[in-house]
Amino acid sequence: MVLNPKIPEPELSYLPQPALDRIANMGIFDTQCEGHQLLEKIANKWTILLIYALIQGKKRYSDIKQQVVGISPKMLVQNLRSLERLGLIRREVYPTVPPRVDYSLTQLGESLSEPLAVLGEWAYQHISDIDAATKKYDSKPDAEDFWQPK
Amino acid sequence: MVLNPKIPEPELSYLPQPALDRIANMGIFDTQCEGHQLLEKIANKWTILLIYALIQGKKRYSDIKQQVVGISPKMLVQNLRSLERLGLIRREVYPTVPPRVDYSLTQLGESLSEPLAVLGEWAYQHISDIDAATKKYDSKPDAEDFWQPK
DNA sequence: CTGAATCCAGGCGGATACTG
DNA sequence: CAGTATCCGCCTGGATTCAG
Repeated sequence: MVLNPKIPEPELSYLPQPALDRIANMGIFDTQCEGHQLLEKIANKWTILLIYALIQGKKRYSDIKQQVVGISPKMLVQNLRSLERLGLIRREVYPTVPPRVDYSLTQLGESLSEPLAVLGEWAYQHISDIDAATKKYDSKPDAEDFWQPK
Repeated sequence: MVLNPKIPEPELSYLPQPALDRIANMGIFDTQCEGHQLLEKIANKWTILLIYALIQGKKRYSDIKQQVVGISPKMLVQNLRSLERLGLIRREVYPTVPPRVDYSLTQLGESLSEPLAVLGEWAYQHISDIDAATKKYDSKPDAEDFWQPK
C-alpha cells in the first residue's frame, strides 16, 4: 500500500502490551540464545502435529503414522527422536514379537501442549479472516501505486 | 527406554483434556485442511520472530533487519510478504527519497501475537528442563537395553 | 534505503528397500 | 511392527550484486 508523500499520522493501533512486556528483551532474536534455539526446534509443522496427536494419549508408532497423514517414516522417527531428546515425549519399547513401541507426552510435553493447542485454536478461528485477506491481496492489481509501475 | 517383556500397566498420566477437546477431530492432521495449511505457514522460525519484533510497534525495514539477527534480505522480504498476504501485517510505503517502508501488525496479527507470546514464554520458562533432559538423553549409553545391541 | 535478482550449496524430506 | 539405510530431487535459504 502506498501512501501520500507526506508522512501520515501513525494511526497508532493499540499495542498488545501484555505480550510486549513478556517477550521483549528476552534475547529471543539472538541465535545464540537458548530460548531462540528451543523455539526453532518446536516451531515446525511435524513437531506440532506429533504433539497434537499425543495429546490424545499414549499411542503406538503405527497409530501415529496413520494419524499424521502423509508423514514419511524418516520424518516420523526423526521428529520423535528430537522430541524424546528434548524430554517432551516418552518412548517405551516392549521387546515382544512383533515389537511394540508406545509414545506418550511427558509432563514437560503436556505443559507444551497447552500453548500449542491455543495456537491451533487460533488457526481454526481465523481461517475465514485469512482467506478474505489473501483473496484481497491477490486481487490487488498492484497498480493503485501512483508512481507508475513499469 | 526398554521395559519388561510383559506389558506394564499404563501408569496413565493425566490427559490434558482441555487441549484435547479443542484440537481433536478438527482435521488438523489432514494436509488438505485449511487449518493445517495455515498452521504450516505461521509455525516457522522467521515468521514467529517477525511477529515478535512487530509486537513492539510499527517498524521500518532496516530496523526489523537489525533486530532479527542473522536474517538475510531474501528471507526477510519473503516472510514479510507472506505475512502481509495473510493479512497479519500492514505495509506502508512512503515514496520519499530515500525510500521508507513501515511494517506493523494488523488487528489480525495482534490477535496472533498473543498465542505466539505464550509459546515464547513457555520456551523461556523451560530452558533448564530441556537442558537437563537433553543432557540425560545424550549421556545415556544406549546400553541398558538388555537385548544386547550389536 | 528497500528491496529484486541471481547464483549456489546444503539439507530437508519423500520414496523405496531392507532388517530384527 | 518398528524402524534403518540409501538414494536423490528439489527447495530452502545464505551470500552477493544490482537497481530505483
